[in-house]
Amino acid sequence: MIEDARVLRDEFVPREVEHRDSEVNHLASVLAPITDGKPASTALLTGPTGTGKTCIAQFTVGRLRRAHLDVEYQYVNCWQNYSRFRALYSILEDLGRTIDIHRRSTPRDELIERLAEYDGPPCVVILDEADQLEDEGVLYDLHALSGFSMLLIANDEATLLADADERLTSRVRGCEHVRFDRYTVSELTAILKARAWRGLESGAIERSELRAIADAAAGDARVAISILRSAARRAQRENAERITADLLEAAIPSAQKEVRRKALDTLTPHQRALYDIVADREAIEPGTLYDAYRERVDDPKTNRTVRNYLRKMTQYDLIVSEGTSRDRLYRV
DNA sequence: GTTCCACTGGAAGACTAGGTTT
DNA sequence: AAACCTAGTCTTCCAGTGGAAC
Repeated sequence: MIEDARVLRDEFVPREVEHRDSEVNHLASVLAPITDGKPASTALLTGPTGTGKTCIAQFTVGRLRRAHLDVEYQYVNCWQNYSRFRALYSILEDLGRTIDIHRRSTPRDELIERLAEYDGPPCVVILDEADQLEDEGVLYDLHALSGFSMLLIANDEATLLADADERLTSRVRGCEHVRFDRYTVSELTAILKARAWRGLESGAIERSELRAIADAAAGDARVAISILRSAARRAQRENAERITADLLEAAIPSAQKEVRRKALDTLTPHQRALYDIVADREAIEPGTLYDAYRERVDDPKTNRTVRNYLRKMTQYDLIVSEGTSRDRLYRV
């Protein structure tokens, strides 16, 4: 059934992309100065999840690197590296400049100094989920360094600039902006077809089934691929020769569960306890939630910390909060 | 309309873990 | 071994919000 599992992974970057020619060309033109050794201007890529932002960024940089030897590139996921220190450290780490730098006891200034000393080929830094940065200072830091060009990826411009100051706002407004829209069903079908063709045995899935997946994914390529992956895995397990409509029916909810389970795994025991309490009811008000939390765990954290947890969990889309002050409610 | 108060989230500082220097 | 760093987490303190009760 599965011939090349890599193709079905989330992080896979295909050799050819479907239906994103104008975005690729736009981005490539922004990066073009790099090939002459000049710094490229910052590019901002925005759009909903699963519209190919990360994929297109990596694809375009990858293509540039195939054509030109002297281009470096770094990928930083700001979701995991949300502090200024961690983001900078992550870049240095991949450049191999951290040999004598340690995660603790080295001040941030030294990281910047070290980056300033970088004298290799021009480097494109992809800051994925840039709106998750707690301190946008990284953007200044990198901007000030001549050897580095930035590709910022965010869901929308507004959240990225939510608490940015004047200087940053005008700077981001001035940079090249590439917008991504949701895929249509036929575009998604084409993407899935390309993946299935390379990843699965031929004849493993029919066009009508691919279309059904595309339909269920609602324009989100990540969801679509994860459904295909989940279906292929099931088919493999059951020794089926083809992915049938029945298999798909089971794969769609299980792909959604997988996403949720992965997010839950990253929670600390305290956060998990909070989630379980919220999940137990229809909706819960903050006061009762905190009381229940104190009942449930040993050594409970303070109310303020719990509020930080809840905020983080809403960002993860694990829970939603409704209302602003007296009328606040939490639910899953 | 005014007052009350449960709730939010920013700011500053204490505390902790893990590292270096003396 | 002790003194001293730093980043990250958690707590303390507090001003601001906006429904609810009066």
